[in-house]
Amino acid sequence: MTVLTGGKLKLIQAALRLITQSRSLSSLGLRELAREAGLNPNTFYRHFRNLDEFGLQVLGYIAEDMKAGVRELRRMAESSEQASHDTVAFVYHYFLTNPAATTVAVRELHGPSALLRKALESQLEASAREMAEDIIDRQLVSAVAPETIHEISRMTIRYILFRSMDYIDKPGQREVIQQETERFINRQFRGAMLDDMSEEDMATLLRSCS
Amino acid sequence: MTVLTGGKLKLIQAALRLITQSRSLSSLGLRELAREAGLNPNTFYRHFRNLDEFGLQVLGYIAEDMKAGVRELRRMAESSEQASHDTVAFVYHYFLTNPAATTVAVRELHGPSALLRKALESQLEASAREMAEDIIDRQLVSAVAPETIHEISRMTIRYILFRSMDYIDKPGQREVIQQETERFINRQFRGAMLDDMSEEDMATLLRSCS
DNA sequence: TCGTTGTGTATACATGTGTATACCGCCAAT
DNA sequence: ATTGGCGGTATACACATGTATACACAACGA
Repeated sequence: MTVLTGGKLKLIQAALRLITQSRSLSSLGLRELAREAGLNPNTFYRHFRNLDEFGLQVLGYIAEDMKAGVRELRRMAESSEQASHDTVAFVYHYFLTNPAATTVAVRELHGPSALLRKALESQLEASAREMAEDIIDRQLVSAVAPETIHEISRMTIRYILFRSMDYIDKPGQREVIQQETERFINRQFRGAMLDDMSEEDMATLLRSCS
Repeated sequence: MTVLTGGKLKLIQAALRLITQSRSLSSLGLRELAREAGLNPNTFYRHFRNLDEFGLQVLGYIAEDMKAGVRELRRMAESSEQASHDTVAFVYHYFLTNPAATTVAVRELHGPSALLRKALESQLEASAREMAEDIIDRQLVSAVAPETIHEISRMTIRYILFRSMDYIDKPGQREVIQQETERFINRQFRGAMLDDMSEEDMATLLRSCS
């Protein structure tokens, strides 16, 4: 009956398929996986010790994809305003073409498994650091302290990740989500430029502007 | 064997207990619930048609709690700066004392059940609207357009909700999380005040500030 | 007083689950 | 040419799950 090989890959892809059809990684069953992959239940044990290990490997598989995406992303952005626009567009486009990976990331980031949560968090942390360093290196917002840039990067990464769920399954709102995201980022950085202003300073500033 | 009554409540509370011990609402089993509640599995059917209906009722139960919290919250805040500080402190404190409700909200907001997602989203939307109208009524940030205030409120509600998970189970970071949240809000609103400024305006503004 | 209704229980069944043991063919290295 | 491991399968077992049917008892209105 042996037709093709690569059972391990088949199982992982089966998981991604099931997850997009609204399931959660940690709730997948061994037999369910095998069924979806068209394999015998016990084949699972040839590749993974148990379901926890499987979850981690799926996460690893996804992390590879994401890292590739982030690396591509680094080859963009010129002016500050344009940078945020193009970057946001690119990121959402990426999420759109990797719905399974996106879904599992969002689900498990706050999911029941502490192991997966931790793994995902450090993955996000790494992405945020990369983003922040990129911004600093290119001096896109030189008026903001590096530590602050890191902080905002962390917030932004999370914000985009969550919004990407809506972006994926609400096609009618994609335009709006993208614009909101851009506003989010711009406000965050511009607000940060005024971090050490007092209330009164703000008031006088506003008066002078209008 | 009949000792006490209130089986329905017992089941719901059992669910909340299980969820805090790192499970997800949609992954709870009927027998598991009954076991935790100290009841016979079939008692479940006396109160709920199936697990989906159960999930919705749990959500309703939680929503009551949350609404009460929000209403209390409306009785606070004077000056803009103080308002954000006290409000943030209050909200996190609330989440801390209702960890089960918080956890289920975060988990299911991006969880596998479309039904629960929708229910939670409209719940959050309502809270965000309330927050925005409060800000507008009290003229806390009169320099920002109402529509923008609504937008920022939505973002903030979500931001706080997600951070509350870390707030709950990382006691050492509570101080930091609270401060970051305040910065988030302030930057968002202050950034919004500069929404219609061009890049060049920003540059000249910064020069005049320093 | 009887019947009804609401709440909880006991038993039972089909199905699904994780896992153990054993078997089989393929490929590569000795 | 034989051997051994690797990837895949088949069968089996103990247990958990959702659900159906039937029973028990208490409260209550007629």
